[in-house]
Amino acid sequence: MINITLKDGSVKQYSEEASVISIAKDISEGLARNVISANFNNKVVEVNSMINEDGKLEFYTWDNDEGKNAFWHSSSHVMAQSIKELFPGVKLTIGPAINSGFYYDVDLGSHKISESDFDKIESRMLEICREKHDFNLRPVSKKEAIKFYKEEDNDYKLELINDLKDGEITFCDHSNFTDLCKGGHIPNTSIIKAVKILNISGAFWRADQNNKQLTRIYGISFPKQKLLKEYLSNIEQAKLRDHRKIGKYLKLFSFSSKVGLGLPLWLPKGVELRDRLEGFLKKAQKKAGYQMVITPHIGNKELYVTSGHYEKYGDDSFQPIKTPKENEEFYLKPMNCPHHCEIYNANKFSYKDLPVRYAEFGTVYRYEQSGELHGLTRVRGFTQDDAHIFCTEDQLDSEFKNVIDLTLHVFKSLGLDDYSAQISIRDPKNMDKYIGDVKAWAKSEKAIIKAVKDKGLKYKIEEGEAAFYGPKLDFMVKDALGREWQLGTIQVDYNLPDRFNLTYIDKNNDSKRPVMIHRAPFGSLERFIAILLENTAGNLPLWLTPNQFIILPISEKHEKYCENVLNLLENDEIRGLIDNRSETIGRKIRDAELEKIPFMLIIGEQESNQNLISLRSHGGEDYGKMKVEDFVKIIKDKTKI
RNA sequence: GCCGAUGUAGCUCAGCUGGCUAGAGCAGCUGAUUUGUAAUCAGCAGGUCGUGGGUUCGAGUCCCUCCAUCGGCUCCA
Repeated sequence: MINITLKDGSVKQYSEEASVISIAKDISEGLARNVISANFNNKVVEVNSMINEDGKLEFYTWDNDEGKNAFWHSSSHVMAQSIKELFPGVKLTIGPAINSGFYYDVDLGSHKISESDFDKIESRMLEICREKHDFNLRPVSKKEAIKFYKEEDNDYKLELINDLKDGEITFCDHSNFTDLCKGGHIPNTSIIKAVKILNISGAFWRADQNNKQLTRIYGISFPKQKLLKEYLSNIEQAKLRDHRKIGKYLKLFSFSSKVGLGLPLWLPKGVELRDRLEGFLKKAQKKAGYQMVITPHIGNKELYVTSGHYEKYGDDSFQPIKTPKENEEFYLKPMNCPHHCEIYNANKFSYKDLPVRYAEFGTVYRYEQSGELHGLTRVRGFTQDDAHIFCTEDQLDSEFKNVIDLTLHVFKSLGLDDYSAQISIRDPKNMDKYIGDVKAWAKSEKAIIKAVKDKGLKYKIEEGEAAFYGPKLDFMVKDALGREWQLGTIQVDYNLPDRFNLTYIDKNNDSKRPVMIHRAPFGSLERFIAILLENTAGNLPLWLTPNQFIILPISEKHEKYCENVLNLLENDEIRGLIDNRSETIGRKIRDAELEKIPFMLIIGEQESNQNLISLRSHGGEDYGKMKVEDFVKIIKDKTKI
């Protein structure tokens, strides 16, 4: 007798082995139609898999991430098959499902592929799908696997097989196509009803730029044509929220190739926005015991040799600034930490003075590779809301937690709820990428993980994402197209204090090393503003937006009264302007809507006679007539942060 | 830096297979209009068709170079 426990806790009993699909059928026909993959005892199984022991079974449908994963993974097999047919001799490498869709990396050999080939690939894929081929996973011995790919002359697959253990290798067949694959498929190709090849790009074999560059072909597929249409239109919608578009339209910032790539020019409205963000954080930091410092935009080469940045990034930085003095070299400041270390070193500290917290809105310059530049999210000159905390080891935990609180306060105040916490640690296989001793690293990593756990944050750990001097906690937020960007960051560092010979005097009059926390809740103002614009579609929080209201006189007869209203509001430090153009009220409303101004004060005959305003919010909500004071109250109420 | 795509007015775009002085809408300027909840009307101005080269009787259109932008890869102190 086999006992199968379902997700809801109920148990189904079978006297002999049963397939996943037959169990689904026993539950309901609907489920059987929709199930595309399953999980048995924490292992992904397929719909056709046979179950012959007790365990927990969970069904996956299109509505689960796991179901989509199986769907897209299977689709990538189908895409690989059609590419192989259309471009004979291509070598397949890997083809996983991703967040939305899937890709396959192929070595095209002498073939060329471009967007004009997409139609062919899609048509052939759909043909294969309609032919309703089953996906069959089968175990193969390592010897067999190697023989198969030797015949195919595919070194990539051979390399992959080489890393696998004999006995754990499986192939997946469908139609006349076979691929090395660890499983997790849909039952057959026919449930794929819509496919779209999205784009192609170069991708390095095994993500190493010293390796051969392969061609990566991205696609997406759906069980219904309608879902594909929705997906494509969602992407079009998301593109409208691109911060580069919004920033241009709202006149916040621009770029000029004459000034230089990746060097943003901040326009007056953008500066207002930055100032307000800075002011907000300065206030919060003051409360949290930070002191502001200012350091120059350049630093002597020695400074970065000491910090280790020179060795790590020297060649890839903006190249040194020479002086009339021979052998004297300065670098544009690529980070603030070494400067802050030297500020620390300007004093002699007692344990009673710690923690010391130095904050600076420090503009830094990094020579990012041209292909990496991206609007305001990846630039060559940007301003970090940087601070460095120097504390004793005993203070590390509470200081770190305070920084987490500050960062979460910033995110919350700006309405960024959809973030994920990522703990970035060393890559154990690549230890020569990092400076400092192993013990200090272990301590830092432990300190971060403990603080994050104590705080109850949901987190994931990413190996190899640490900075070269220490591990970090990063707060990741998605842009309009779902790409993740690091905003806030908190780092623990035992190394720079060592390199800069930072000390404090402890209780016993001994000289001790402080620990250093690097932190930036925004990350950089540039990137933060970019993500904020994409997340809000340009409708910034009321307290932050350049103009909170606009007064729209119906005719110029009311200009005088409008000015009175404007004065009253300015006295209350509410920001806005009057639209005096000789346009219709409809036009003025439309333009105010497009400029995303939160409130419109419409003033005509009735309002000026009764000493009132008519209030309309962005998006069209009508608040009716009211006194100016009442509007002030509304604004004050809504701008509490 | 690498792979692929794109580049026409401030913005969004049209310009078919190469053929007369390169078009439209919006924005801008000028004038008229003084308006009641998402575009008042008219006129004017605006472009070395990303750059440099080539093919051709003739290039916005075809080819090459470079530059920039977009989507990825790699990188991200």
